[in-house]
Amino acid sequence: MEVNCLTLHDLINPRQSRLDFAIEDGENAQKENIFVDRSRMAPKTPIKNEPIDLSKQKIFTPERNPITPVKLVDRQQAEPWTPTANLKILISAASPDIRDREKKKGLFRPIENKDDVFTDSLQLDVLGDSAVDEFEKQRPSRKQKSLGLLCQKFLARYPSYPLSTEKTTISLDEVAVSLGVERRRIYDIVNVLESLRLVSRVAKNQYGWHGRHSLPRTLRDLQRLGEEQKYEEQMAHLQQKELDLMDYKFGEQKKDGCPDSQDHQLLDFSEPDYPSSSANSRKDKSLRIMSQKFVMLFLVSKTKIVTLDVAAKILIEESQDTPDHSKFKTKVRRLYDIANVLTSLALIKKVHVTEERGRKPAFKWIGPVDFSSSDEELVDVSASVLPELKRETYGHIQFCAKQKLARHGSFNSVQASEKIQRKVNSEPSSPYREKQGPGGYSLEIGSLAAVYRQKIGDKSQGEALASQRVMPPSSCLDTSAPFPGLSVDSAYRVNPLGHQVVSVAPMDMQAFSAQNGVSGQGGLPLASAASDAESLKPALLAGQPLVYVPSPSLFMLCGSLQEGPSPGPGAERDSRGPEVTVAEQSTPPSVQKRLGEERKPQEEEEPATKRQSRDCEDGPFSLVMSKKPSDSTDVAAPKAVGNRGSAPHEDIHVDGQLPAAKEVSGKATAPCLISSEWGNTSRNTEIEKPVKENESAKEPSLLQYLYVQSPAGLNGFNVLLPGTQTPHAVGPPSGQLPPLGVPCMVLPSPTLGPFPVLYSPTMPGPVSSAPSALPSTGPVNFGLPGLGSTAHLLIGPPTMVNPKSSALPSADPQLHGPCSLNLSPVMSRSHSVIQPESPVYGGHSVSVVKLQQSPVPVTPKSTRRTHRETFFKTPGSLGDPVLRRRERNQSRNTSSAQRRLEIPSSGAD
DNA sequence: CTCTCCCGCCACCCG
DNA sequence: CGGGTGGCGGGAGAG
Repeated sequence: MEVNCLTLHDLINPRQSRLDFAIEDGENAQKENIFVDRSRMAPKTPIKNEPIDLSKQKIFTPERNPITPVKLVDRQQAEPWTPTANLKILISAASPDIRDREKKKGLFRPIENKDDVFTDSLQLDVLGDSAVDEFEKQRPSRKQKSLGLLCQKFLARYPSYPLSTEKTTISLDEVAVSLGVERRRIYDIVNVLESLRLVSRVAKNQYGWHGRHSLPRTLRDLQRLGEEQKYEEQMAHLQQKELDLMDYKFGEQKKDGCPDSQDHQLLDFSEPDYPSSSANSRKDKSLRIMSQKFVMLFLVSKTKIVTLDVAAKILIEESQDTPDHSKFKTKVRRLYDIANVLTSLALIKKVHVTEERGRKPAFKWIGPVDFSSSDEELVDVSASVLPELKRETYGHIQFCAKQKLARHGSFNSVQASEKIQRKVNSEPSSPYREKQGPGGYSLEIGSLAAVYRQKIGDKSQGEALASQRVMPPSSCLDTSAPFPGLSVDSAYRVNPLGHQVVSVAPMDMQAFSAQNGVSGQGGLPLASAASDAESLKPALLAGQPLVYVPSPSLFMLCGSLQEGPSPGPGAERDSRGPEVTVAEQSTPPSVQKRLGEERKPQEEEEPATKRQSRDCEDGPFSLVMSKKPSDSTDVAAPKAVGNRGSAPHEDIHVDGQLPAAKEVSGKATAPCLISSEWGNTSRNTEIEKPVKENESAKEPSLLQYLYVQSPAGLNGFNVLLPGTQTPHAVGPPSGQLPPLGVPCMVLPSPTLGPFPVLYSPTMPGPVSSAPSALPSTGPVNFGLPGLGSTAHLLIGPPTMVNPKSSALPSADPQLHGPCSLNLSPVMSRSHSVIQPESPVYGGHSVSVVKLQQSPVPVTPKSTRRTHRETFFKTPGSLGDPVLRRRERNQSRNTSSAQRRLEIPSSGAD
């Protein structure tokens, strides 16, 4: 039957040779999630291109019809409109608001997009083939169906930090339906989440959502296990071997300590709340185990970069499988699956390590590194911690301040933002995933724990903040001084939003400027445009570089930055650059050496200073934070900082220092952070342009957010800084954003994970005005209290993608709109703002926001989970895929349509 | 070509 | 036995 159907389809739609039920496919829905514009997105549905599973098609039930509509276009007869379709239409009609938003924002709304798309598709159908064709053109790519995207959608449904009181139960069937995917895919996601204890199985088909509260603890545990297993050593060995030999030899590598059986070592997934079904039944959950092991590798890695081949080899060894190539391939596939989920969680980002053999796919840990504080929730920013931060290698800034930010950043928001950006960035064609250059993550600046800022030349602030200052590259400081005023604590944990601003010593600033200039920018004016007046202002002060210590989310950003350094000068940075950096970090000594060699030439060319900046990836700053993720105890102690675990992912720049990095085998590594591309060229022109383009209108004073775009070369790292608290600013997607031209650097500390630094070298004049107000005294909170105060950083896709700047620019524009939207309102709390996609975020952000302002920690509540869910559930998505098995069960899902209706309301608000 | 990784067959396992 | 799980790897999209 199916076959026949296919045939028919094909006939009907030549282009879709495969069948397109795609529309129906949940996957499409995923695609939808992607930022692609609706217009673009629309295609998804109809187009479908993918081979859809016949099975799915079979499955089609009325519920899925949503999809059908698309087909309708093609071959309506095949699937008559279903009530669902009609419903969708009605809904859409009913909720113009939503549409508008979407249109405006476009970006948000993953699932909804589907609907929209769907609707559109329907309309299109009506319209005619031409429309369809367009869709096809736009049709979502495979990437849109990616597990990572799906995972984001999944995560969007639940609050990152649910209230303890709230228990969220996840119905796999329901989720599968709502996300429009087969349940099998949900298993993949859930298994990974379970490995991190974000969820636990409650019963058949039922999982309990725990959120990220315990993530720090889990990570800490994993880190400990990893250490026990001596993964670090194993990795080092493997890396070297690889260098030597391509093929894998397993066996030898294992080291002493690590016996293969790591399975045992794995954490227990079960959770208190939900009695886990104890799942360990079966095979074990290899995916779960693999996931934990994979995470362990990052946690024990100094560089925080793990290449897939190394990870696969280690896993194979442990499993004692015969190291055949097929095994290896399979492991790698699984690792990708895991990596996609982890990426969605903002724990890792993709990077490439350049080795002799060539580039190797790898992932860099961008999640929290410091688990010293054992638990999740509280973030303690003890002053003591701060000292830890140290600069390392190249001159990078040292952070004196440290805090344990929360390990919990507002990931959701991050995720959401990521989605958004992706959407924005991603064009149908462009890969939105991590790879995509343009795509980026958006982070909430709010998460930043502290901001350091300094005016160039102006010491006053520096003095004030003396304790906390950023050191110039060469110098290292340890500031033990806690942020003045900062009481991060619990609030942070809950919401990373609380930001503190620290002024940077003038000297430092100068250094920066120098660097920047050196870096190639020709000199960036370091001025940062920030609106001082507002909470944010501080950060934005013009002329002052700002350093933020962000929360985990920031980390993510940072990570991304690192990754994708854009070419300084031009947009183009060769791909190599970034890679190199990574390589340095991650790669074994030998490799690093090579890298170093490679760079040498560059170095020669560039002045030392320049180099540094470059090294940093062009980032004006490089931060070095060393932190070790050692045991909790260690954590407490500030000192150890740099050593152990911390690896400067960003070492990249450091040419000379690379050697240190080598240490891979050894524990100590010199971490360097690099900023990415921003540094040089990017900053001005590139970055600004995009912004300007979109938001030429930006109002300096008014600007609430500083929007920094990554240079073309970058992966599209964009930073939004909320200059002002005004919520509205956030809200308006497009124009409002005051994407200042201000370039912001976000520096994550590899080791510290928690302390990414955000730096904005220069600010546009206008912008600056507003911001100026920062109280020099101390840390300032960026975020506004509830609103959009939170700044968002948009980071390009994790992967390095591109050298080509071109993409970025284009992306930017889109981003702006969406970003703005997402940023403020969504995140903040204003739920209303949030779109379907954002809903989740909204929840988080909300909490976060609160935190910022009020000392009281805000708990992220899932204020709206329910709603969210509804949001996400799109009827359309339902359709497809799922079904097979589920058909039976699934009747429940149908309700989604109604839910959708709700969505608008919520969103609208 | 390589890198990704979607997709879904089909084996486990549990009730 | 049926159904939930999820290992596994073919094969194709993307670069």
